[in-house]
Amino acid sequence: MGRSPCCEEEGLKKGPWTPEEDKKLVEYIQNHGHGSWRALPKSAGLNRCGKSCRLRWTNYLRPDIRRGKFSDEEERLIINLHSALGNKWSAIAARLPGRTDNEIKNYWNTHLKKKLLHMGIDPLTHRPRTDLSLLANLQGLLAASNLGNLPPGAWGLDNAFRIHADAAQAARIQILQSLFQALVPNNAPNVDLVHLLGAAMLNQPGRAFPGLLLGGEGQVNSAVTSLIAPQMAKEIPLPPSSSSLPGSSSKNPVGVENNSSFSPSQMSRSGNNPTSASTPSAVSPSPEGFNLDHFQEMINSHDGSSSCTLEPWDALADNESYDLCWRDILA
DNA sequence: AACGACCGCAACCGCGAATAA
DNA sequence: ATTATTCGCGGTTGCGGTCGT
Repeated sequence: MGRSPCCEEEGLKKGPWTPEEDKKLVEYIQNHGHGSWRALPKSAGLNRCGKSCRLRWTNYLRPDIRRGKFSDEEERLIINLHSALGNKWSAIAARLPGRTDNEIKNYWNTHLKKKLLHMGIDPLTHRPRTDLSLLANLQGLLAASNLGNLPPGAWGLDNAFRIHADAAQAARIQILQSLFQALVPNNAPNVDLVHLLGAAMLNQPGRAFPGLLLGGEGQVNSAVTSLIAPQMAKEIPLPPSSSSLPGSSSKNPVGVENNSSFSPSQMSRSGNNPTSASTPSAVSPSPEGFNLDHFQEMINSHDGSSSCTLEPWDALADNESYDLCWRDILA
């Protein structure tokens, strides 16, 4: 289709706007409205193309534009909207009064993208980064988590990012879960390895957590999260126990009951599907916690032939109830 | 103080969609 | 139905400011 002629072809001015030009444009639009952008420059006495005028007005001169630093709430909203809409900047801007798509786009590219990357989240997909370097760090992550010695300030994030940091933790759990699922032959569709892993590591009963969607109930065993993010668990008041939350008991995944535990030694691939560990009471607690060597062994022995079944990450990344639930917790 | 690297932001470019003729 | 025109969006660029050496 036809394209508007390039400003250069018509010898029109390009580049930064002067205060005089701004004044002309503002006065004209205040008096006449913008009407046809193409016709505007001539009527307003501007040696610019209509496109340039429109951009200047919508991104800078419009009276309802809100300038200044993005608030935590705005950041949180942008991240959530981006996870749902992708790079639909105009659609995102429509949900942030006074902010322009250009401003949001710039802010995303210069700030938010980097922050998410730093937290191990792929800003494109809002899923955990699964590149080799991240996986290579898993052992270190787990070791640090077991000792509760995450680097100082690692959790000193503002609330908006804390929510996503929680998601990042959940993401790491998801990686673990995926790895285990990949390692287990004849993978049963509803095996909840997160719960098993959590029980194994903490010997802690399953507890509701607004994060990973398990069994369609939006529940996750926070024991895992508590372990992987001990600092976070200390800082944030615990949600109600799973038994008090709807759907938590009847839908509790296989192998996890109150006071249950699951020894890492059971997590081998020698035909030992964790589903079969349905009598956890018979298993003695694992005082030494999660066995890193064993876990490493399992990763090393994975030949890549089996497939992973991922929990619905999208639902987590842009899940309103997840967000609201955390807002309640943080309030 | 000088220089280069990096960062943030405003503005531009090119494309597709919407609308008008 | 087709073609021309305009608009709006998303990606990219380039410039000025800041920071580090």
